Amino acid sequence: MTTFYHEFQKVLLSVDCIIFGFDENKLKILIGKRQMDPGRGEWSLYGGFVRNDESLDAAADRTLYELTGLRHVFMRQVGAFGNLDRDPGERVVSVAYYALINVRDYDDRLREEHGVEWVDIEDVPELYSDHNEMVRQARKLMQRKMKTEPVGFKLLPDLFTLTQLQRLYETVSGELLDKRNFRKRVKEMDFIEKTDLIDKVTSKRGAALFRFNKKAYKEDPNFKL
Amino acid sequence: MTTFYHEFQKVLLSVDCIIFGFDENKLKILIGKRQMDPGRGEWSLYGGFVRNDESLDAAADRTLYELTGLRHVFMRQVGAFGNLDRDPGERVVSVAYYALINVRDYDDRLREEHGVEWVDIEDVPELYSDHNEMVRQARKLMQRKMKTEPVGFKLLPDLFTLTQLQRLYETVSGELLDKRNFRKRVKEMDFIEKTDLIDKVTSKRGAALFRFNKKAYKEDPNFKL
DNA sequence: TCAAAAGTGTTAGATTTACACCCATGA
DNA sequence: TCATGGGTGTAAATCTAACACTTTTGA
Repeated sequence: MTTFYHEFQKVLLSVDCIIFGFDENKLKILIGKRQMDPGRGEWSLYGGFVRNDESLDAAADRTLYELTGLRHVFMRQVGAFGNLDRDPGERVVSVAYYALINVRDYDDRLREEHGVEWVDIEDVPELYSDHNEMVRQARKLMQRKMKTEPVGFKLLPDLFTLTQLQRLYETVSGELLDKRNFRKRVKEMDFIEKTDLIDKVTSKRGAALFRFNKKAYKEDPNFKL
Repeated sequence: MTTFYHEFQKVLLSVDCIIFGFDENKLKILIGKRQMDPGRGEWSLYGGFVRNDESLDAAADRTLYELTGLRHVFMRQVGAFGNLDRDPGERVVSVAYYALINVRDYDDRLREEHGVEWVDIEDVPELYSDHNEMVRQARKLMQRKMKTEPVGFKLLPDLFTLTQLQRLYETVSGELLDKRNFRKRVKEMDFIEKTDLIDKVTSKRGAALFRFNKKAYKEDPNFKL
């Protein structure tokens, strides 16, 4: 292969994943103690280096798969982080991605094997390098995305109650929502379908279970929550 | 310096700039014919390689400075572009940045020396590699930013008329605005100050010139257009 | 029987949109 | 004198936000 840019310097490229989950009415992310130098033992996002035979998106997918065993997960790029001093080892530029998963899809045994934990986004400790900044930006992007596109369902089981959905939106946006107004808006979105199944776990009376109909959404994408 | 990550592959990193200007009621960007192989002669964004002694942001600033001689320009990262086939030469990952400048600040002679031209965003030709996609994303981010933060002024002279401002917002958003409603909203933003200067160039009657007061904005940042 | 969550409509207030005419001036 | 762009207020319509009680059932 011809080399065109031989006079220019190359850098190490990594990806770091901000993996969001929703559990116990809390928005959480996965972090673990760093298992390599430099920074061994510090809290950190899960990441990996980009190979020369994969795109950035593919590197992010692979990294997430290594950690969770999950494929076809909703992921979006947060951005590239390239301050000179960001890695105490040598220069590494990192591209952050956020992912939305249903915590139930991530096997707890596998999680423990990788030494990562779900921590409340409100209680994230000081992280390695610039990872706190990555989390901040990821959270902001994710908040904005959730307002305008129906991606919140990726954080919930396939079947969910309206109260679960409301709690999710309240937690992510950080403000309490009016139950009646919330349900009114849900009712206007035909792609949030009521099933005839009843959830009897979280309430005595039982609550109707709903599901997100992706196909119906594509036909009439008028999301607003 | 200790090398920690010796076993991992490095990649070439570049930055590409989407430089927006507003002139003749058109939103424009700077593009030029590529002057190096591969892709010599194709229309392209202006870019450069990231050095090992500068951050990504610094590389973007430097690249913009090389082209325009301007410093302290409003720039924001668009994102990292890392498809395997994006550069026909060898693998290059590029981080795109968009910038907002006042076209009058860019000396036309200097512009010609660099062989770049202002082209209407609506008439951008096919560009080298994935540059059209970068432009698309940059435009979207810039549109969103302009709705919620007072960055549009960076595309205008220090003194501007309300009609100029309205045309700018119409062009960027792609929809016509009602003159009275527009002015009503401007009036509510105290940081858009009326001066006692009159522009007699664009109208016979003369139009009041306004300026953006950054300090006043910081004290009461209630921007909405 | 009572605690706990599910479910359901209406109204006031705020925001947004639509709309038309007179003014000043240079050509 | 007339063509051009500058400048101004009101009212209808839409959207948003506030609000309280009844139902079901497991413990």
